[in-house]
Amino acid sequence: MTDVRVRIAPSPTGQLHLGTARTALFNYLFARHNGGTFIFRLEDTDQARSTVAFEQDIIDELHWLGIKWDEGPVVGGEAERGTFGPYRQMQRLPRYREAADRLLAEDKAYQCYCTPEELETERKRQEAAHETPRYNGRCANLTAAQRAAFDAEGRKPVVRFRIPPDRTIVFDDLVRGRVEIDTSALGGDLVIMRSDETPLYHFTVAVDDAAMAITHVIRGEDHLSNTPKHILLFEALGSTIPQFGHLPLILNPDRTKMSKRKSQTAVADYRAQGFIPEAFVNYLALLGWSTGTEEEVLSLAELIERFDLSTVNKAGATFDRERLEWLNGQWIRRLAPDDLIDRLCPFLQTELDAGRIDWLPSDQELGALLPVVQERLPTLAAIGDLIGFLLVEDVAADPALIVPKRWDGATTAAALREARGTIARVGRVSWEADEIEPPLRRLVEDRGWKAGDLFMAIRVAVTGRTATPPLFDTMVALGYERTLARLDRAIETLEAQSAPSP
RNA sequence: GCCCCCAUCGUCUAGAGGCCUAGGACACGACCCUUUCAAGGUUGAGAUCAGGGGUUCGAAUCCCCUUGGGGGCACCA
Repeated sequence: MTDVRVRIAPSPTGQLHLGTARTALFNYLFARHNGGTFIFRLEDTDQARSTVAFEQDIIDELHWLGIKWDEGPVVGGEAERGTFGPYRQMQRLPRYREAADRLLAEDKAYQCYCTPEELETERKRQEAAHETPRYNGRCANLTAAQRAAFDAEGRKPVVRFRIPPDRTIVFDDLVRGRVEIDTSALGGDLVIMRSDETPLYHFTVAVDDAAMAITHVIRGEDHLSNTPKHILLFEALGSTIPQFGHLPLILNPDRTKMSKRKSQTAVADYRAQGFIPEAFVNYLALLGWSTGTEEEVLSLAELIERFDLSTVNKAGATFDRERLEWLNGQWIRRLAPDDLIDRLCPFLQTELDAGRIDWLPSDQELGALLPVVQERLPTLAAIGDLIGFLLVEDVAADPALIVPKRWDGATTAAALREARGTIARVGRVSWEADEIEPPLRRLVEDRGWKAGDLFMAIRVAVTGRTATPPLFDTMVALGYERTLARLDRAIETLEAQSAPSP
């Protein structure tokens, strides 16, 4: 095989989309597995919808995913890499113009003066007549005089590429096998240059893939039907036709192509919600592909090692957030403590900014908590819920939650008072989980209580919630004074409530 | 409407003619562990392999048809 050259060519008309990320990943895995080159090209010819903010988002999120390109444009301080540049289509305009002129000169393309209104009218007529919408070829054979007349009218022509009327285009798709499409299904001659002289997608993609010596075009299945247009263009340009591989689409729960309308599609949103790139990449790789073994938790390096385009599935795959969360938990549990602390910090900051906590823990405090916290985090963003009660001045425990089912308010208050005494006797100096637990268990035994009842009452009194990390570790983290203070407050509340009204 | 692609548990998938009375994972149920919640372990339920025809000694696997789903048909990408 000649040196593999693949690319991801997003257009900055929106945030990095899940589907684009998956396509980027598969291209990247394919390139790395085969020792090839992975190219990043920005398709920014849709000036009306492209923005620098979107461009930055795409770059940031690709970086976040760990997908690094070998060749690519100047972006945010990074110099251009590669010798096939520029890698930004708006900087390649002269090349498209030159290619279009060549096709024009060879009569493989022609100038079309039909106005958008005329085309629209024709399209409507065809629809009404239940005909396949296609360009009718009205300008296909204009004489020089006719063209001059249109020019004199001030009409600005587009350039149309001649699609041969009755040819069958055949190609061997790397994931789908042999595909045949008749040129009559292509909608007639194809506009390749707008009247404002900017090029259109199908044209730029062929010109650039040829110029950048792309060997394998790996993209979403939504481009399958467009592939004959590209093949025809490669031929007309006298370029080598790359191999194609069309990936199955990622689907909404209703099995339509995943869209912003129906699903969360921005990679940035998943990042903000506390997914980590290890899990995200792992999940994306498993949408439409598997190793063929029962291995599922795989690092980027392992994915590269095992990736095989020929075993990619053909059918679309529904995005399943629950499975992503499970994988995220798997990967969070595998993180080294210091690493996890670093990743948690921004999420704690978010909690602080939102006013859900009153201060940030030190790295040391957070580190001490990690053993009981790490396996309880489905996402990094769950940290606030998990330990927030440690980072606020006070918690207001709901008396209804403090009182166990078997007890009433007065009993609970009395039990907590005894427990408070026992805990206080442990003392600040020997304030460790295994110093607190035994005396409390003895108390439970002496009084004939259920350990669960007392512990739950203490838990709610001290944290304000029923689901927390292990109780004794929690009290240690809270500290001696705050634990006692919260117990006192809960006891007061309960007593005030169960006292007979005056 | 026309063209193309696809079809195994709810979901992601294994399966390249006999290893399949279809395996794994997520989610779900039960149990174990256990101070709650998780995590972990065990286990259960869950797919007549869309339907129908072939081919074959034998089909989830090959062929055809039907049905269903998706995608594409722009001076968007």
